[in-house]
Amino acid sequence: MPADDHATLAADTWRLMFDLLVRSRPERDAVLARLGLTANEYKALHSLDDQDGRTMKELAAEWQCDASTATWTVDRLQRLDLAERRVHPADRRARLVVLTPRGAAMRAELVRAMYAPPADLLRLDEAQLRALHEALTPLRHDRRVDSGTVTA
Amino acid sequence: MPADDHATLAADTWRLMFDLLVRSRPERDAVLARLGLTANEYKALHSLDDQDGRTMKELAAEWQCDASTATWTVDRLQRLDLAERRVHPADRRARLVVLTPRGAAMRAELVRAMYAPPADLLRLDEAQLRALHEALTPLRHDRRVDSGTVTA
DNA sequence: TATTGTTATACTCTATAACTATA
DNA sequence: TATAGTTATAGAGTATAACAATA
Repeated sequence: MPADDHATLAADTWRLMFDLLVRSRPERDAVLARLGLTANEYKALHSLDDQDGRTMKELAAEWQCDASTATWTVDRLQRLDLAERRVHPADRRARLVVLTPRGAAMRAELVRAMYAPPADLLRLDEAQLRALHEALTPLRHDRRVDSGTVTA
Repeated sequence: MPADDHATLAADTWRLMFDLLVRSRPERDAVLARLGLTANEYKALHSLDDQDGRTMKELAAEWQCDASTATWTVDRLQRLDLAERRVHPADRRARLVVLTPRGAAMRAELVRAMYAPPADLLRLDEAQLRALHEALTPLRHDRRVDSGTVTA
């Protein structure tokens, strides 16, 4: 295939990656359906932990939603017994939202399943996979640019 | 980095691709914001053309929504002067939804911009890009598996 | 009678504004 | 007075069910 200049080559390269992602989306949708969660509940669980907790203000910023929407979302997680509110030890106005044991287990399973490689990728043989892994390495990004965004 | 077996290597490879996609999502969000469209309007425009048109039934199936929701969506595209309904020549119950000239132009610009390679990818040099392109080639998929899904 | 599409209606998710309780 | 969070309320987007037109 002719891909003469840098821009054209980048466009076709991206198209291959993007198509794989789009094609594999039904696999991720199936994970959410199996666990009975919405994409937003996934995003919400993703930014919680069972240790320190996050304030409502932090969560609203991370989810890029209004404070009242964060209240609504946490209410729902709480009703599902996935998260709970605790009083902030240093500021009695604030809340610390933490995962329940059930929420922590759900989050672990979600992250595992949502990050699972799609069927198309698993079909590559060892050599193909190694070549791809190596070619992708320059794109590795250690720092978390926007931890709130967990969907594509 | 140790990536000993096939599954681990696939997992890390996928993580690199997926992270790039997640990281570049703000670029796609910015395209929609600039054009004043929602993600759903993008999806809707994506499955239309200015030639043959699609029936409401086909659109509801492709968008995986209720028929009444498809009605609502097409109403909005119509109010935005992006699409219009025509009577189906062979079945007077049915409608054919086609893009207006404005809609066709908008769709072309949208697809161009939404498929544009992200900044991180463009930063690769010629050799890196060629290696990545080659490594992705086994994943090329010509047929459209699920034309309704256009987001990752 | 069956099918295509719309309308009436309700439910979910989102935001804005007013409010409560702390700081 | 300012800030963290909730509540009251309204709008956007979704679905279900009843309906109209046509096959």
